[in-house]
Amino acid sequence: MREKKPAVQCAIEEALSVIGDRWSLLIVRDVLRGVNRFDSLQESLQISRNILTQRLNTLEEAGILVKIPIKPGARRMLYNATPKCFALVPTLVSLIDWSARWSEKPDTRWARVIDKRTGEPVTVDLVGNDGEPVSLLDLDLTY
Amino acid sequence: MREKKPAVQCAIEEALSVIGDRWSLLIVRDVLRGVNRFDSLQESLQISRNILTQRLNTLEEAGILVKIPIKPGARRMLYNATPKCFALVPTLVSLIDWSARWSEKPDTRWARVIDKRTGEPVTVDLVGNDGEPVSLLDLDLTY
DNA sequence: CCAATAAGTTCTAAAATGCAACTAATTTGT
DNA sequence: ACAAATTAGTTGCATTTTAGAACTTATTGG
Repeated sequence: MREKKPAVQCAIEEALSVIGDRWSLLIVRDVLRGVNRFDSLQESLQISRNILTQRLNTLEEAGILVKIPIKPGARRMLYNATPKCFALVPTLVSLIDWSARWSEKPDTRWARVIDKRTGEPVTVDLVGNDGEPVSLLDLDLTY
Repeated sequence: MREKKPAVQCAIEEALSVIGDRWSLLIVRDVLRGVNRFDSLQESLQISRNILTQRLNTLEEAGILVKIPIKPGARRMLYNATPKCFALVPTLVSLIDWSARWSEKPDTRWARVIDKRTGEPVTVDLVGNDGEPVSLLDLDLTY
């Protein structure tokens, strides 16, 4: 009997199957900035309550959020970020970079993620496995 | 008369309003790897043709793709990536990183974007304005 | 000049999303 | 302690998006 070879799959599809909808990344953003109650999320995002329920459940099942009672045994809940959630920060920053650079909206200041040590905005860089920056021209996107 | 102060807006929302659906980033991925005809995109993505039409138009209006005839005057079209499209590569790479690190699917090899100079996968790093890596702990996500 | 191809369009059906009102437990204020 | 307000949802229905398949129109290769 032959072992089944692990198929090469698209990690982008995989990611989008979890967070590729209109709300999930915004929920992640809000939870990371400390908006972690059902009602505050609903108000902040202006999302339908039933959809919010769905998305929170999906994100919890995916291990991106954990739901815990405000105090042991209570019914009031907190939605907290897991390490897997924090791991989405580079994605969020890359989107912020992209909008700040390419969006055509005059008279708008885009909110940035800030490096507390310097007070300056953080960005995102492509790097090789030596940690050195890599140019777009050096990429093989064949995929 | 007072000048209207530029409002601080969320760049993540802005980005997601363009590419925050289940298909757009996959279309971007495919175009970047050279899949740039209507039918090949449809076949590659298994997307409904009418939806593909919509998405391609949206992406073109957003300046992410340009549609040009295969030769001058022809009706056969090519969808090509603009610089604004290439600027999404860090986002794609960040999603690939995230899946490769956090997705729980045994026996799958995730396709990576490769650094042609080394043959090794490219990743993405958070960097301060000095170009130095920044830790998640040093970020102000208040936003 | 015929058969195949490419790039859509046009229906209709199904799924996802939005909206408002409702529930049931739990805090809060007095 | 107890009434009023809050919280975290649920439920049912309307609207919007997406999917699927067949159809159209022009091009193109042999």
